[in-house]
Amino acid sequence: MRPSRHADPRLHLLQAALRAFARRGYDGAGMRDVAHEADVAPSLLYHYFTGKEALLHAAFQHSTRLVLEAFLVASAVPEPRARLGALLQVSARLVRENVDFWRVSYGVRFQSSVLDTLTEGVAASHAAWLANFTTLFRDLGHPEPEVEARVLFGSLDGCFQHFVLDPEHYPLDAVVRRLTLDHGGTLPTETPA
Amino acid sequence: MRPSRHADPRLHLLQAALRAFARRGYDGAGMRDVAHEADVAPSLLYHYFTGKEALLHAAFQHSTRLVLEAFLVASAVPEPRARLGALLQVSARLVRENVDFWRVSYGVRFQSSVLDTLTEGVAASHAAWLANFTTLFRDLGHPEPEVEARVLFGSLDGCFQHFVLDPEHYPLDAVVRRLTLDHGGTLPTETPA
Amino acid sequence: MRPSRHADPRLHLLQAALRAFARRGYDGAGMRDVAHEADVAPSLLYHYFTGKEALLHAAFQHSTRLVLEAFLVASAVPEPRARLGALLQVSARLVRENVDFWRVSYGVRFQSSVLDTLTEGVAASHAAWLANFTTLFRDLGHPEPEVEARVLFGSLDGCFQHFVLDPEHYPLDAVVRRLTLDHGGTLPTETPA
Amino acid sequence: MRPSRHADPRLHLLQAALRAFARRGYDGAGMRDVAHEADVAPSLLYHYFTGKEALLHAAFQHSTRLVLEAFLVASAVPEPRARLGALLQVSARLVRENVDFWRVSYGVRFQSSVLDTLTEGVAASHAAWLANFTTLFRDLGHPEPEVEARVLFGSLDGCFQHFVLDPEHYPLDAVVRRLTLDHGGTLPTETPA
DNA sequence: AATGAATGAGCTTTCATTCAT
DNA sequence: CATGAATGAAAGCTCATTCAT
Repeated sequence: MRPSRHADPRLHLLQAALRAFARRGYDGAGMRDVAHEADVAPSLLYHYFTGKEALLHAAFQHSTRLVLEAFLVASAVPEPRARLGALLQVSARLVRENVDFWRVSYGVRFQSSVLDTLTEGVAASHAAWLANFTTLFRDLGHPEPEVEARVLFGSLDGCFQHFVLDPEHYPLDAVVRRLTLDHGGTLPTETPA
Repeated sequence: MRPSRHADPRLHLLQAALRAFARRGYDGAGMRDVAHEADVAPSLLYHYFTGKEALLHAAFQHSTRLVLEAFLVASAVPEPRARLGALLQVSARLVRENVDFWRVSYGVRFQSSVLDTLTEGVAASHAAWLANFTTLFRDLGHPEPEVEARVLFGSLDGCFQHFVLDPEHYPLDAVVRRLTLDHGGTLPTETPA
Repeated sequence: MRPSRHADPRLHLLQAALRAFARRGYDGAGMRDVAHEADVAPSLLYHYFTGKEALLHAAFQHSTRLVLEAFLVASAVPEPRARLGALLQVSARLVRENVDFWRVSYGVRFQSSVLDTLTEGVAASHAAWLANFTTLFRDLGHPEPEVEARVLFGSLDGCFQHFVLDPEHYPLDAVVRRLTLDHGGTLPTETPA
Repeated sequence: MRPSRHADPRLHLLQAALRAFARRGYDGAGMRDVAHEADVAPSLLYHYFTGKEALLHAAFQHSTRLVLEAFLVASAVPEPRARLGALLQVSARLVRENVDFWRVSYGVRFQSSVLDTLTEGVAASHAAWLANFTTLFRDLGHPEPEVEARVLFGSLDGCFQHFVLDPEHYPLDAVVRRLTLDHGGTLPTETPA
């Protein structure tokens, strides 16, 4: 009746790693912390992952996939104004549901030691956002679609970061609503439960 | 004619520390890196600072003072729309002139190990920005001055961060101009050289 | 057939620590010396002990227990003169069998940096000796039992110290015999093998 | 009117060193501590002494000379029983008046790192004591003069050490009186002021 | 006589990692 | 699958010491 301690041990470790990295930063958290967070011995981590960096990569890959999938849906909305609203709403949900991942993500941005290996993915993601928004603003007939895209991307990033720093008190919904309207989007109608 | 190796050794070390921390992150950069950056022996750092954390603190304090002084001027502009424009313009200049400090600042946000000791200053600074903007938007008769303040603060923070990540290519001026106008500010007239 | 390098690794390290501290003093001996003495890597010490001071504590605790147990037997002798003889004989045996511990103990007495944390145990031990002897001399009807106790305690301590400084040549048995008789004790009969 | 900070700067430093070494042990006290105790900059110490070890040597030499001079007087008493009394009385006075020196002396005994260079002096001193006492007990017709000498020397050393560990409370006079009588000496008559 | 700047060697300790079991 | 024993490298830091002034 106790075939193993966890249904999916690998996933369990990934989540623990995300929590540990979120709490103390990637450099600041040690394998010990991760192991402790997962309630296993440090050496077990090496059974599932090549090393610390591999752990980070795996955690990123896992979370990134979740994020991208959710985005594809929102990106598919045909009408530009509604699409903008949908994108922002989905983003907010993702951040709220993956605070740890977002924290790690933001923290790792400024540690080039590790970023080098992640650069591709992150840069690609950034570029995708920008391209997405640029297209959108061009569709809306905006005079400077690229600048506007940069502004919106930066704004989102900044506000999400502030949210992630204090999820309890930050008025994320109000802020996202405002951003949506400011940039010409339409608010998605409430999905009645 | 060479009374000491550097005119102000303490300042020299502080700047080196800022560079090193900016490049590899606070946790990622070792005292050795800092010392190497300053071209001195690591032990000399302990002649001027109690330890690594004290070094960070001192660097922060030094840079923070520079920043605050510059802000006081911009905050003094009486007319709200012009004040907003001035604040954003000054911010942009400060970021551009202190990229290292900003990088460290952003990187350290997510390393609670160290942030604990810095929290006071950072939190106070955040609060000051928010209060500043809130007042401003209230003066402008904005319906939700607090939300708008959060949005502007987040937007600035995010865009500055993007700039700091790639100072060579980021269109900082255009973005700041857009943000200024979007939030009801007026662009400061060019100071002719 | 070699389940681990040592049967009881912790004990092995404790003994090595005692040897190293005995040879160069607590401050003088580095963790490196201890590790070298135990023929392990320095980092292994931290697997078993929190740090250098904890190592000293553990070694003390281990040896102290051995000593106290042996004393309880001798203290139980009912007749005072025989008890005195037994106590001194046992003490001598303990010193001879734990020269390292005694050396460390004597050396550490004058390093208040470390003594602070050891004070309780040492002070208690001193007090116990004194109380023990005082009672004994009172039983023997000595006019100044407390002074006599101090004298005997000091004498023992001093002679043991001289022995420990040169175990090869010091006539410990003769000295202890003399001390026993001088203070009114009776020599224990030789235990025939 | 202020030709120099201290009448004899060298002596001032020696005393400071003795205090520092007495407080934290030779290994435990750093040149910084010594300098701080003397209220000078560490580098000044090197103006008067070659290094740390030289400082210890000089301090020892200085104190040793004081001690030896005092002993010569007591050793000159012709009658053996009175000589014993005089020696013990003088010893007690010396210990009381040079607690710091004695503490350092006792502490250094178990730090062979430094003892090597001091060995000669200390060993010679030990031998002198022993020879002194042996002669004395032979003069008194003692059956085992060498053992008795060892006992007395050890007793003195131990009791002095206990005194030095707690000068405030230790009944040094009573103990020395007892030791004098126990070993067949006569108490010196009080020197009326 | 006296100091502060500066250093190299070494200290205690932590970390990521390996391996036998 | 899971662990504890064990390690080499490097971290932050201290120390005795030198030197120009």
